Amino acid sequence: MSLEQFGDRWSLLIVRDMMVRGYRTFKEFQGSGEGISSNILAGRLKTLEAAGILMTEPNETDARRVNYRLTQKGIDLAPVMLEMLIWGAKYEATAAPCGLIDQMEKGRDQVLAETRRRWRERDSTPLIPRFDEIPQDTSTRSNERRKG
Amino acid sequence: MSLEQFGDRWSLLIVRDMMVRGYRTFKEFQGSGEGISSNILAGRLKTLEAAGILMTEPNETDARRVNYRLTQKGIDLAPVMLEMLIWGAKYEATAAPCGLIDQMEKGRDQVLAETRRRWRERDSTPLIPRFDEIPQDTSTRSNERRKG
DNA sequence: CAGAATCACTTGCGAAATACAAGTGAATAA
DNA sequence: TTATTCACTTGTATTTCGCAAGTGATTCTG
Repeated sequence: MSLEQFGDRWSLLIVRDMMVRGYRTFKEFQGSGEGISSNILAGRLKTLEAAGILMTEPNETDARRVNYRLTQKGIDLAPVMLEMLIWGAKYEATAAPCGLIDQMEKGRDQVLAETRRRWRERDSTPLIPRFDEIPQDTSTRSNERRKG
Repeated sequence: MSLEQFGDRWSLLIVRDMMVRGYRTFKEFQGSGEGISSNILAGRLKTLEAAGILMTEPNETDARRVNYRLTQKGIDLAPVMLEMLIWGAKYEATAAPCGLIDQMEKGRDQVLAETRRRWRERDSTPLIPRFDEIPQDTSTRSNERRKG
């Protein structure tokens, strides 16, 4: 069943990075900071492709590159990811920036619509730039609570 | 971050079984049909407890038994689980029974409220009895679609 | 009350998955 | 034309996993 699909350390992370950070190439995943080794990454990308969650397409301007892209099945994981990000922001120390998480909880459907729009239009500007602590507009942050 | 917490084959499954199938004891997890070995199960339960997602309490009537119970942090994973079940029902062959999934998509908040109510009141009657195909009221089933 | 069964684990060990380092071949940049 | 980039492979050591069996405490059975 669906949970078994993601029963490894990297698959969910890859999907998340594609969805909210706009990653498309092998190299971007590698440099993602979480430190996945290249052989494992290659394997996971293959598995996820076989599962119909992502697909590859050649890069038009550079023949060395391969562009990875979520399928419909893949982008349909957006609600799952969103809820995970919200949960993570509530309970884990270094999660996504606070302002955006607040926005997610309030305007769930709107954030989802925006995520889907980006996917449709191949807009790969990240929804969330980084997941570590980010200095931003401090007036709107409300993430100092821990353990709900 | 939060995704790393669930970067293994069993943790999410354990949380799901506690949440929607009402499992509480070691033995129930073992007999769950998915076939987790007892040493791995013991390890995962310990890890999840250390992460504050579940807790143990002694069984009042039988001193051999230990009751596992989700914490607030654990039950807050309900929205994630719900979205996963919905996604799984849409794309995977043998997911939860169809009628309930339909209900989930339509009455998301209501299903969540019921899940939380059960947790609060220690009502461990399963929300979803089994995850394999279940013969039920065929007039309401709408799960013949695949790939959205 | 003695022996069998149940429960929640633990231990040992072979098999599989994983991480790390290095390398490969094609394409592009300098 | 040489160096570099990119998307991977290939080896190998380490870690994790799965299976079978065992342990100690508790409870059921005759």
